[in-house]
Amino acid sequence: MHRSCLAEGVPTIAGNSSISGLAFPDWAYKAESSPGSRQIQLWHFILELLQKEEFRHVIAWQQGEYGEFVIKDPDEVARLWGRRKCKPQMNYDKLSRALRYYYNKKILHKTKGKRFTYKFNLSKLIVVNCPLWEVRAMPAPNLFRPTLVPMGMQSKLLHSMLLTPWATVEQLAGQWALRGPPAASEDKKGSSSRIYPMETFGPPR
DNA sequence: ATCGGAAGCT
DNA sequence: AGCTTCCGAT
Repeated sequence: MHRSCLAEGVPTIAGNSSISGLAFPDWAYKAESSPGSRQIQLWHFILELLQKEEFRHVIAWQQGEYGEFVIKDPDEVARLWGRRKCKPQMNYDKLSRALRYYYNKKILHKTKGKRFTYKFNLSKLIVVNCPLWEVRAMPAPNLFRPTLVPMGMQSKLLHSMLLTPWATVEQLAGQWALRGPPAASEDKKGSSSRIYPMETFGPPR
């Protein structure tokens, strides 16, 4: 019931897409404890900005290192974040504290020595936050092959999200091939999350 | 600028 | 849980 705070100039970009710029798909917003009141996560927002050319003067991918980005205008990024979260008093000091909490979560880390430069942790990000193309209500007596996964928009969104500098299909696949897919918790909540979408990115072989 | 503890908020 | 706010230390 409490959708927009600064309803004036802010055309509710959150939620589902429909805008050319595309917001994030459902899986990007962790359901968390309260289903229904899903809020935008900071790293989603960062990704959102990074993917739009109109913000390239504010925040942009760093060429060379995959997943590395530079905040060119910290004040502006903070302002935008504050607007999205309805926190007018947001500033880079506070925003960066939130980013620092990502260090332990392995979502981000700092690129030491480079000012305002951070780097996403690909493996954690991809595996933990997207690939729950959960097989809801699926008896699955036999192992289903990860090859199919009949999704349309989701893979497309994910792909466009990952299209930017970093992470090619080969790199992801390579990482997972070497280390193996990160341990799937067998009997956690009874949900099986050992489907990994790597096949969905590359051309079907 | 960057870090991380501590307390507070939802 | 995921920040937001504040702040002393490096």
